[in-house]
Amino acid sequence: MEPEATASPRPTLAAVAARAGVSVSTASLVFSGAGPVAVATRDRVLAAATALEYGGPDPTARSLRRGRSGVIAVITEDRLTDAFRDPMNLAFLDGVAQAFGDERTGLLVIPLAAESGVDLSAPPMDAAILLGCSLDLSSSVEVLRRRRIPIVAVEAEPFEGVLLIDIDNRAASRRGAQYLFELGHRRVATVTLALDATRTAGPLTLEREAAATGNTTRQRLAGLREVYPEATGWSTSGSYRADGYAAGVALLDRPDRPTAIVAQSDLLALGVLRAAEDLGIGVPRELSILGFDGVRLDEAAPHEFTTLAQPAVEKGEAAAAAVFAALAGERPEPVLLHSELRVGTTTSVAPR
Amino acid sequence: MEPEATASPRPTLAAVAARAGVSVSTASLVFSGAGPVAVATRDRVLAAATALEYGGPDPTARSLRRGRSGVIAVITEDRLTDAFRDPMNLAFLDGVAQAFGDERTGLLVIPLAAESGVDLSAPPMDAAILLGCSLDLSSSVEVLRRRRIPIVAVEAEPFEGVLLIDIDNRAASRRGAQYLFELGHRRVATVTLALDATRTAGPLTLEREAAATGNTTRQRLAGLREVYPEATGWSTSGSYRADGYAAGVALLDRPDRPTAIVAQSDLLALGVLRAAEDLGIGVPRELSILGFDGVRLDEAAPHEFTTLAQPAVEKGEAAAAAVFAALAGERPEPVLLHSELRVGTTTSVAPR
DNA sequence: CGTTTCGATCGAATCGATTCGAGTACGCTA
DNA sequence: TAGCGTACTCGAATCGATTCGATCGAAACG
Repeated sequence: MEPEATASPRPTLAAVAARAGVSVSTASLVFSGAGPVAVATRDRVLAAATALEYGGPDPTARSLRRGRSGVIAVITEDRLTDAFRDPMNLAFLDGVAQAFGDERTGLLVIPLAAESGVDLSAPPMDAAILLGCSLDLSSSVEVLRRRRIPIVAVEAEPFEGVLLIDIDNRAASRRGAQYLFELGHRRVATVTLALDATRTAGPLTLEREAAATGNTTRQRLAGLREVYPEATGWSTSGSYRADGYAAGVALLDRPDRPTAIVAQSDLLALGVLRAAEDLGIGVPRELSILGFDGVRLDEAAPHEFTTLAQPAVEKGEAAAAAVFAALAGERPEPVLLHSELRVGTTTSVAPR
Repeated sequence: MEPEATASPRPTLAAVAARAGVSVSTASLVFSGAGPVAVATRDRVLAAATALEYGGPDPTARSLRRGRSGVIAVITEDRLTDAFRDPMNLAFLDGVAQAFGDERTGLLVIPLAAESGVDLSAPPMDAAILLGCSLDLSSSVEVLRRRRIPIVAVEAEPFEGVLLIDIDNRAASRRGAQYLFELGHRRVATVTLALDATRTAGPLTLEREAAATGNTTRQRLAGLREVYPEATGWSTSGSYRADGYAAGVALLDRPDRPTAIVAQSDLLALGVLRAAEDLGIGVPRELSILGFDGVRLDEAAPHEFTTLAQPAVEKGEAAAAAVFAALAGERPEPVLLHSELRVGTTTSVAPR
């Protein structure tokens, strides 16, 4: 049996140091780069490391000593498929990853699906970013807070001890509604994102609206209500084209149909557009559609949605920046980003 | 100044034990659940923990002692936006997450973009899953191997020390091509995924094809070649509708256009379909389109692609199962999953 | 030539838990 | 009453590094 064939447990820094004939502390200096080490010594240590196939200092041990794991958690409320099907969330994540840049930081993705039984006290993390979390902020946050790690929440309700990265959802929604109003629309309906964790689709009632827990959904609804207090609506189970389609049919296939529909996402707007097409309703001549988010959907071609474009990547960068600031011991300020009304081809003056 | 207002560093198990008047080992037993503890003692410890706002044992310290971090890394070659825009990858991830189930395991997502300078030796992980990685397997794998952790690769080339979770890409592709052949098609072109990390789009030449490093791309191409050695083609920069559209135009807008196109993904197929529509080419009467993956794209309606459906979620589950087996000390076997030819409405007999 | 300074190296403490073997007290059986 | 098992608790070693302060020799300075 060859010596190389024996099951080799991970060699330790001590083993490398011994083989190189130096102390553990010196060997450590070679790998961490802190402190002066003679070139000859460094080479000997590295040679020993190569010989032993040493893979570098154990990340866990290093983390313990340094008090940093190099991991930032992104906590979503949905299953990954749902969370990442939304282009906004993906763009956000890329913003985060991009802001990490050279920092040696990993992204721990934790889907906090209801009843999934994940334990936020177990995984290693230096900070947490809550993405699209609404319902049980309190319990999750409590666990994280006890861990004494910085918590950043995106588009969530204000919560003590949680740094907010927010978008002007309400104001943007109002601006969009205002735009429709100025175009002469008086009969307006809305297609909302999920109202709560149950994600029940159906007509919007006062009770359901009042009981809504989804923060983004509520904010956008509130902005609309400032202009159209009486607007009817339909809530969906998620930001998908098919949900938008179903909502569109429900709202449009009736005599007293609205002249404009405010969809809470561009994907929903796309579904509404298709529903209108199938029902033979001309867009934007007979029906104006306002989207949300500012995803560029080439599937909508030849249309381009009038939409409220939000800086999703910046949102991610802001979140990452806040995390780093907090880890550096600073007290970062909450961030409020702004959406922009981008006028496309799906809105026009109201039909008489 | 209130005592609560003082900056409170994370309390340790020792602090809790001291306050409860027990030894550290006993306190540890309370939290880890191993070993018998008197009810009265347990309550005292928990009370002390609550009083100090102790958030449970430090994950890093626990990891060091236990030799497990509870983190599985998923390493992708692209930026996250690109990697997760592919529905197959998302489904895969969900399969992984689902297989984790109750195991207290987190998913560390590492985008290994070229030149991104991520260091695979730094982040904590118990095992690694390589997803859609092709080019520098060797260097990445070397780093991971030195860490003595199990490595699982999905749809990659065989590599020593790497457990393969594979799909019968080549055979499936051949089957699809065979199907087209039986329908009478003789002039066939293909739209491929990215050939290599440069992701250059353009006509498929012998040189480019020979130099291709993308494993999935190559396998699917090879299967096609077994039936249509002379097929022309166009390589894209990624699995997007727009790329498929561009390829479609390039291949179809010419007198000697093919009677069938094999797209290496359903999204590419969708682009080709749109291109055909815009060029006034009837599908499937004048042009048959074969997709790949088996994503159900309702945007294709009223069409449903003839496609090679692959079990993406199962792929994720298989990868997770392999990881757990390896961590349990077993020697898991490589897995080969099978695609299924699903006949839709985009293929028919070749035009005369 | 004595003293200071700096570079290189090392020993030992430390990070915060887990775990094993040992010790104690108590109740039960013979 | 001696012997023994059980239930509970504790001390100490350990996981694999980092880092502070001390040491030592050699070069630089006055």
